[in-house]
Amino acid sequence: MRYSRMFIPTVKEVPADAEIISHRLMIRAGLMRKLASGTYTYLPLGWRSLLKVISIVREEMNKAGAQEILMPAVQPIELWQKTGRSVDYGETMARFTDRHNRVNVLAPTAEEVVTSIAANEINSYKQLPLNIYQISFKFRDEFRPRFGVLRSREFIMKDSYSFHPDNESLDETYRIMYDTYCRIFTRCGLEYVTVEAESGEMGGSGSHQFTVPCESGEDTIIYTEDGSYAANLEKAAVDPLPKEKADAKIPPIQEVHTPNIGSIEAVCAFLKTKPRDMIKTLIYAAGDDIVAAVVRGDHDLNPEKFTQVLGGRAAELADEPAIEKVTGAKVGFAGPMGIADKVSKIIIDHAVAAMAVGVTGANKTDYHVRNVVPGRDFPLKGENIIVADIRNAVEGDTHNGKKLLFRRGIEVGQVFKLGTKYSKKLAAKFLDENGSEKPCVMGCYGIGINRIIASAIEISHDKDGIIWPITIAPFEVLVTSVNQDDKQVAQVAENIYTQLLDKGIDVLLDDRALRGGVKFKDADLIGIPVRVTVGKKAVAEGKVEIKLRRESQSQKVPIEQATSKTIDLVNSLKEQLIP
RNA sequence: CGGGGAGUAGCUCAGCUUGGCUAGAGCGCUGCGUUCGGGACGCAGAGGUCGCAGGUUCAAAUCCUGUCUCCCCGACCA
Repeated sequence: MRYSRMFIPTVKEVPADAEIISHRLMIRAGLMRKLASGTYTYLPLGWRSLLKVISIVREEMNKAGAQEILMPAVQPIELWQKTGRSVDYGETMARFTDRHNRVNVLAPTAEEVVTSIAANEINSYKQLPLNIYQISFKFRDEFRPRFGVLRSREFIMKDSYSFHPDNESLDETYRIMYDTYCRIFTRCGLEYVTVEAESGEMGGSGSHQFTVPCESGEDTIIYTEDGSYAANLEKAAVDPLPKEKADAKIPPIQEVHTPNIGSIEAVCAFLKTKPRDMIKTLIYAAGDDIVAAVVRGDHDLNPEKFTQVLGGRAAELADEPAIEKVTGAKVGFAGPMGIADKVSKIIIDHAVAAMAVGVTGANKTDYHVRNVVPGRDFPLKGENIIVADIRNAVEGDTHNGKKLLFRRGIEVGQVFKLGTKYSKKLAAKFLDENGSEKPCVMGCYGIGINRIIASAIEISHDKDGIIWPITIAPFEVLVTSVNQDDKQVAQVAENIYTQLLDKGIDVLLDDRALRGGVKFKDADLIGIPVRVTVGKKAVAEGKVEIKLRRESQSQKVPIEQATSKTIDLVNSLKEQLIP
């Protein structure tokens, strides 16, 4: 391609609504433009990169024995009602009613459709295992799209689904997919980590997340220094804290008047205490059951862990009337004392059980209680009382005695063992060797294609622009003609360009009649990994310069060797990214 | 959904508090000239229903009401 004819609208000034580096650079380098909140148009450079990622993903998936299909983006809501996810997904799933008054959804993912295909077409164990995937647009009506393409409403996802006769077969494919993902991210030039993850809304029994560590990531990954444990925040299990020793004999509980002071901060300020000495009681509704969660004031409840303890039932914060019914007080004054017979379960976090003494709500409007001793003033044991790990890990926590470290990251992929959640609900069954009917065991595996681009930029850029890994760069080589008005320079650049094209190199020729400085700035901004600079002075000596975007030094080579040297460099850059 | 901020030229923004001449700057764009290896300079130009709808007023970018959109923090969420 010739730069002079190519649509690459670079901009000097940073767009006002772009906050993180990848978003800024994607706008500035002319990769994309925003249409509305969370939706972007990919321009030629951005689309080229996406296509390169897609072709790597496709190659590796096919190599792993998966088969590509394409499912509809518009799906009938009935399918989603069968699995219950029309409710679970909630507002995040975009819906519309068509002219026949049918309700449709814009696919946020495709378990339902793929499982219904399996239900219709798979009858025998002889057809299993089967691993199918698609690369297509997904829609999620996010509460708050942000960070450019990292959380957008519309994005490209590679989603695959595998069907198995039993868990052993699932485990095998799961491992193959895991390895395949490693190969894909390595080939894309990403430095990533894998962590244990919670399967969340997807259901199922096991999951790993592939995360690219970087500051602007939305996810938190937690690991031990020796690498023996790594998980995301939703999953990371923490050791119970050692039981605190009381300094002296603790006096009996004391009620204090705290008028209109309900929040943790307000109570702390009023009673001159710290959140870590508070006991927070949250009233949740799990279906018709009301359950209480008790965590330390400075801790956050982890909904995933909480759900696990509840046996997989999703719980939501109870509404005000329900809370008032349990506590007999206005919202803000709940405490763990004397509510055991008013809720179906009380789940107490380990850290609360380890407290020597604390402050908590009195279950009486405008009152709190001090000198509350867990075990003395409210029970830690009982038929409906469970002490468990239900909070988010924080700095200082350990896992198996080892200190936990925290890091932000971008989730670029996740693999799940789904089990039979979907196959049972959608009747995806087969006959085994003995002629008995069984539900397929399923796995599913997702990659956020756009996030690969964004995270590559997040971890590889400098003050001047993007530094692409060669495998996903929009072009492999940029030939810059510094003096396009000089016939000889233009001709040398043109020759190198055509020779590289003939050798199958993805090359862009900057043949614009602009000053050198402008061209160099654009070159750095769009970040093509190899640059061949053709300028008047060097050409007079029979030479051109070759420079890697990621290095500051260039080398001069004789014009006749330019093409072969460039190809060598391209090949060596590519070799560095072979898994 | 709660809190905060912003909508004025293609982009980044000033002007608004205290209403008043033809609504400004830089960048970008067009033409001419000089320049030409790290976002050049000069001259000349094009480009705006000041987000939208009402209202107040002799007069509204500016004040009032409503509304839409966008961004940030939080809650929530692969």
